[in-house]
Order: sequence, then C-alpha cells, then structure tokens
Amino acid sequence: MSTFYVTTPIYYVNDLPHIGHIFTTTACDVLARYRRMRGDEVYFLTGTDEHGQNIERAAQKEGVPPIELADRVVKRYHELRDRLGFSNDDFIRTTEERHRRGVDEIIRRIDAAGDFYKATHEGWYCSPCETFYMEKELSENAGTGKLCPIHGTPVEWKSEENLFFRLSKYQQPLLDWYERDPQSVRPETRLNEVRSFVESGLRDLSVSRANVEWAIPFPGHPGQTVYVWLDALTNYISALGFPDGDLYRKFWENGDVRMNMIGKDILRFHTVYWPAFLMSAGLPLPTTVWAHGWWNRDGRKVSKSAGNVVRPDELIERFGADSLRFFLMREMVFGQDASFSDEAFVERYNADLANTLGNTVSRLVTLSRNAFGGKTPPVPCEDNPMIEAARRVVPEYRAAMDELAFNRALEALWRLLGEANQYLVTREPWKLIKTEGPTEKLSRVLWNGLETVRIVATALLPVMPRVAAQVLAAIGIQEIPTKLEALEWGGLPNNADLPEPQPLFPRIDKEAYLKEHAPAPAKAQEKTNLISIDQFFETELKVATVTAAERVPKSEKLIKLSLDLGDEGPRTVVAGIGLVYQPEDLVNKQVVVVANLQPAKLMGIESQGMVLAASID
RNA sequence: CGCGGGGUGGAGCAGUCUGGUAGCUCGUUGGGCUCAUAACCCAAAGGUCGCAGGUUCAAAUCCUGCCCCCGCAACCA
Repeated sequence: MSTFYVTTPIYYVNDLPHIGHIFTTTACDVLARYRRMRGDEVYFLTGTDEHGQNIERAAQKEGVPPIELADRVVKRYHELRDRLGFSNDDFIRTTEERHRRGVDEIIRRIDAAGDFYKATHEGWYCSPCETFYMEKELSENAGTGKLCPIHGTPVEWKSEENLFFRLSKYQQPLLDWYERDPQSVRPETRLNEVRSFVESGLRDLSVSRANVEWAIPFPGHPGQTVYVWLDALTNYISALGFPDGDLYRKFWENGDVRMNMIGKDILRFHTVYWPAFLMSAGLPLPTTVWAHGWWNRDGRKVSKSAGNVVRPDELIERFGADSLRFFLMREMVFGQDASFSDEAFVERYNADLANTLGNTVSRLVTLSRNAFGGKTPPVPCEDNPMIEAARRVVPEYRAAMDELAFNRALEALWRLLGEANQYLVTREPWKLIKTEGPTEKLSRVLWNGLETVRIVATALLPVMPRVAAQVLAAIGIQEIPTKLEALEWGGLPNNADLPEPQPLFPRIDKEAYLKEHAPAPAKAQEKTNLISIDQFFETELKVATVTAAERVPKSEKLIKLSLDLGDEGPRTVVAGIGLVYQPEDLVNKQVVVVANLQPAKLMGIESQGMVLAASID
C-alpha cells in the first residue's frame, strides 16, 4: 500500500471563500476519495493562512483582535466543507501552536545550514504583497506615487534590517530538480515557465519583517517576525507534526506521493521558495506541485469590480453541491483555464445529469420494478455487449483519474451510459414485458442495464459522493463500495428491493433560469457613476491651439502635444490618441483642454492636462 | 521581441505531450420508440483543424516563419 498526501493551498483569511477556493479543494477531494478507493493510504490537508499585515490592519480597522477576524472566515470554510462534503483529514491554521513549532524547527535547520544572513533591506514595499519591488517593476501615477504591479496600490519606501535566505545558492539545485524529475512541476507549461524564471537568476530572499506584529516571532531575533510565505508554506509539514510526528514520518519523510495542489498564481512560491527552503533544511521535496488554471466568467476574468463573481451558494441551493462538483470537474481541462457561465452550467446539468444519468436510472428502475415485482432482476448476465463496454471504459476511467484528467474520466463514464441506452433500444425490454412476461431473457437485459449504472455510480463516488450513493440506493444497493474493485462486472444483487424512483436531477428550464439570473449589476454601477453638477464645474475647460504634435517614441498611441492656452501660455499634454489621429493633422487645430488636471508622467513626459477628443472607444 | 491563454463543422469545447478513420455537448433537418425526468435511439446536413513552408509512408498533432483574437501589464490624464 502506498501513501498519498495531498494539500490545498492554505487560504488567506482576508477573503471569503469563492469558486476558486471551492474548485481547488474539490479537485483535491476528488483525488483523495479516488485514491482511498484505489487502496492508497491517503492524508488530505487544507487550512488557512492567518498572519500578516493585511489581517492586522483589517482587524485594527474593525477594532477587533486579528484572531477574531480569522475565526470568522475559518467558520465559513468549515460550513463549506459540510455543504460540499469535503473529506479532508485535517484543517491547519497558521495561528496554531503546532504550526509555530514546525516553523521554528524549519528555521532552526535553515539557520544551521548557514543559509540566513542579516542585511539592510531598502526599497519600495507593498504591504498587501509583503514584498519589496525593484524600481522597474513599479508603475507610477501622478499624485499617487509609485504603485505595486499586482495590487495597483501605493508602495512605501522602507529601510530595515532583515534576515535574508540564500535563495541564490539553490538556483542550480532547483534547475537540477526540474531536470531530473518531470513530475516535479505540472503541467509541463508551468514547469517551463518556472524553469525560465529560475534560469534568469535568483536573488536572495528577505524572510523576516521588522514591523509586522501579527506574525510568528523569528526565533533568536527579537523584533523580527517571520515572512508570511516562509510561515505559510511550512504548513504542509507542520500539520503533519514536523519534525517528530508519526504522520510526518509516514506521509512526508517516507511518503510515496507528496502533492501540493495550487493555482497558477502562486506557482513561484511553491516551485522555487518552498523547495529551496526544504533543500536547505535537508528535507524531502514535494513529489509534485500541480498548478491548475483559473475559472473565467463568461469568457472574462473574474473580478469583484466587474461584478461577475460566481455565487456558489445559489448554485448549491438550486442544483445541489454534487452538481457543482460535477460541473467543476467535467468542464475544466485540469491545468488549463476554463470558463464558467450559467448557460453552460444549466446545459451540463440538463444534458449530463438529468437526461443521461437521471433518466437512465429512472427508466431502468421502472422497468425492473414493473417486471419483477419491485425488485432487481433475478438472473444476472455474464456474456453480453455491455460487459465489453464496461471493461473498455473502466480502465480508461482509471487512467484518466490517475493523471488528474477528470474531464476525460467523466467523459468515458458518460460514453458508457450512452451505450447502455443504445443497448436498451436494441433489446426493447418494454416489449418483452408485454409479449413474454418476466422471462430470464428480460431479466438479463435489465440486469445488464442496472449493472452498468452500478459501475458508473461507483466510479462517480469520488466526484459526487452523495448523489452517487443515492443512485446506488435507487438500484437496490445499500452498502456504499469503498474500493475500486467494485468496478468489476457483476456486483448487482438479484431480487433486491427497488424503491419507487424519485427524480434525482429535476430538469431545469434553461430559458426561465437564465432570465431569472440575468446579470443586473450594471445598473447599480451607473447610479454610483453619476456626478453632481458641482463636481462637473470643478473641471476647468479651456480652448487651446495645438502648436506642435509629435509621437512619443516607442509608444503606440501616445502623442505629445504642445498647446497654446492664450493668456496662460504654452503647455505640454500627452494624449493617448495616436491610433486615431496623425500628429501632423493636429497642428493648428483647436482643442478643448481640462486645464486643472493634476500633472502626470507618461513615458517619462509630464502631461499637464487632458485633451477632450473623440476616439473610437 | 512585456507576460500569459487561445484560433478545430452554426455556438461552446475536447483531442496536440505519446503523429495513423476529426470527437463531445448544444443547435438544425428527417425518421424511430413509448420503459423513462417532453426523455431515449437512428440517420443526415455542416470542418482546407488560423496561414505558409518543412520533417514523415502518414501531421490538428512534430519543426520553422507569419497572421489574428482575448486577458494581464502597460502608454486609457
């Protein structure tokens, strides 16, 4: 028996759970359940990341202790676990004592390896990222100062003495790891991405902070606290009781599979920092860091400001948690991005769950009940086309599950259901009932159909644990199989009681549903966008004459204009109209200018106003 | 040469790693069945797999070059 350890990232408690969290955890849960059925000894971990300046500040703002904030979000994750049926074995919180122990110990080991040193760190600092940035990475706006490339919020100049980790020392060992083990980072595009990042050179990493209170104290360095990522990443072993816990020995030190599942946004932390920390501490690396893609909404990136976030609560309410789990696993090619839309969801639900799965169960159960007095068929069948079909599909399903190709695994099962429906049409059991009665021949036909359903439902247990159990119950099986051996042909009991069939997946009227859930947020935005007449009069509009115009070098659409504002004299304005206008057409033209706009630098040129000009957009 | 994702029948997508009859869902048309959740089955129409070269007995798939679209980041002042 081999061990299988799988982790989700720990989720940062400044955000409530959304579809991204649900997806990652669902994928891990499906995998964990599948591996248990395969006979592996599985340990499945998820949890929350609770330290850092953001939490500290958010808590301050509310006037509550940070831990209270964290408790609140953690509660939501626990609710989610119950609703979606996650089977995690543990839930780690980085504020727990057992975690601090693990962090202390990994730091002690890295220190013993001589990989920390003290240095003054000076630079532009983004507190949401808790990261220093190089000058060239930052953007800049007038009035706001320099901005973080990720958050778009102002960065501050900070100078402090910190502990540094010799990340540069591990450049070559990391490259060797990627080279030696193609499983180290998956899918392959992510491996290539991180390799080229590491090849371009690694700088040492600052791993302590002087002014972040809400964090783990850095052992041996009073006044310093541990950098969030060094803190957070360690959860994968601290939860197992590192350094001396039995679970740690079993699942990490001597484990067969150590899989860190992540989203592609945190690739660098997990495939560079994390393995480097482990190398330094002399600990085994993860066997695989698997970076999946993102869910878009209606083809666009999900963002709060666009108001297009997916509301899992409504979906669960209306369709059931397992339908959501199914959709997430069926619709995404694991590793790539996928798109969520209400339309696609309802279509999948109707086509796959209601029409194919639900209806197949329903028709078979009704036929068998009618023919055999409310029971499953009395005589099994060992020789027929459905056996061939099942024996073809089951290995396909297993192979796909083994490589996390959930969509392919499900596709294979649905092909099998399709074949079962075809089989029924060729055998026409409803005619046999009328013409011949409950014969052995009829029994075999219905038994084959039900047995196929049993195999599909069993294979679906990892993906839809509750619904799959309902399907099994509907065909007369009370005891839920726990091992993949149940996928062998021939497990359906004879003469078992069949309850009256209930629609497992009531069809949804797509048009009505979409109408009901038509996106409405646009209106709300329009309202808040209105400005008062006073606000409008604050803009100082002036007519100016263009005295000179030239394109800004290396720029697609910026044109630098020299303007004459009459009594106010000359001005320079940079306008993003280069795609629509030619500079030579603008000279001597009159334009309207917002004259009291705060100056801004664009491509190094100061723009002292805004030209009001029509453009295509 | 900013980073990334993509271009496959009307729509949405899989297949590309590991070349070998181009597949799925929805939609359209015609037919069948009536056990079933107006479901299920069959058939048909519809594709130069972005373009051009190359490798190969064979390319959606591998190599080279190019075009276009979409995010993000920019240069929306």
